[in-house]
Amino acid sequence: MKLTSRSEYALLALLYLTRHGAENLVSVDIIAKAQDIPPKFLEQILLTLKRARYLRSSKGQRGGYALGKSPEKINLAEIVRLFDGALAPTESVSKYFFEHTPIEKEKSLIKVFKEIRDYVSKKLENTTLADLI
Amino acid sequence: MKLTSRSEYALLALLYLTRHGAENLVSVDIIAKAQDIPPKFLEQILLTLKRARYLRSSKGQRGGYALGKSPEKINLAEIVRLFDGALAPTESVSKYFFEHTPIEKEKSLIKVFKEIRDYVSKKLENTTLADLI
DNA sequence: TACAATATCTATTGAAATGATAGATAATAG
DNA sequence: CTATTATCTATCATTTCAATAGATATTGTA
Repeated sequence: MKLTSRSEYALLALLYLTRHGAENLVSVDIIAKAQDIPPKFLEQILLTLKRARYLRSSKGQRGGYALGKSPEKINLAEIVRLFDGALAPTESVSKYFFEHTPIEKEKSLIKVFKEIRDYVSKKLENTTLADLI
Repeated sequence: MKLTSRSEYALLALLYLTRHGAENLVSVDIIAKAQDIPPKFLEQILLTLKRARYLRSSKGQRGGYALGKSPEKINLAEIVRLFDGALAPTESVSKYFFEHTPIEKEKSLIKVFKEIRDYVSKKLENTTLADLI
């Protein structure tokens, strides 16, 4: 699991919106400036988060984005998976994103990487936005 | 940390050579066939491993590659770092490959990712080739 | 009603990483 | 001498990644 900028920006935006409360709509540009994110890039990211129901939004004047569910119900694993796919170090040990990879037949290696996958998954699944503010 | 093919192939080759003993030189083509790796690609990988002293080699007839040190002294972290860089999920929490990344200022996030880095590093540092055969 | 402010959507770009191949040279065993 | 092997450098094709561009749709408010 190596975070892309997309994932990092998504987490930053979510933290910002968590701090600003679920009622207050905040525009892309405000978030972009506050967290130093390229605004058009952030736009795409927020749209993805909105489509996945982590955010709600409203157009027009006084429009913007806000959390779509309570911060206790949004964990880091979901967000990272949404943008970057598997949390596992190799997809042959991934639950949600399984694919064949060269080391597949080496059972002893697989075991090590599964333990890493399990640790990372649990860690990120058990950490919510609410834990971070 | 997401393993590339390079890393996976390197680990496969090392395991193969571990099983074949430090005395026996094995040619690239033999290893490539045994582990199903594109031979010219494997060639590059073995050369990198040799330059980093994990392998020794000899040219000419009956030449080939063998482990350059005992399998207890080669751990997985070294190999993955050699080919893929940081084990940490983001370089702003990497010890050996530090770089600035967007989430840097969010202390609570940094803490989570450092814990992941520590787990992964320790796990891979404490697993040697000898543990895997 | 008009306009300004906002989200929405799709396409495109440029750069870097990745996976792999090509082809030449050097050394060694038999 | 010759076949076999490692060594080295360059190149290629594809994909991923980060970011930008430009158009449309919706909404509040003056």
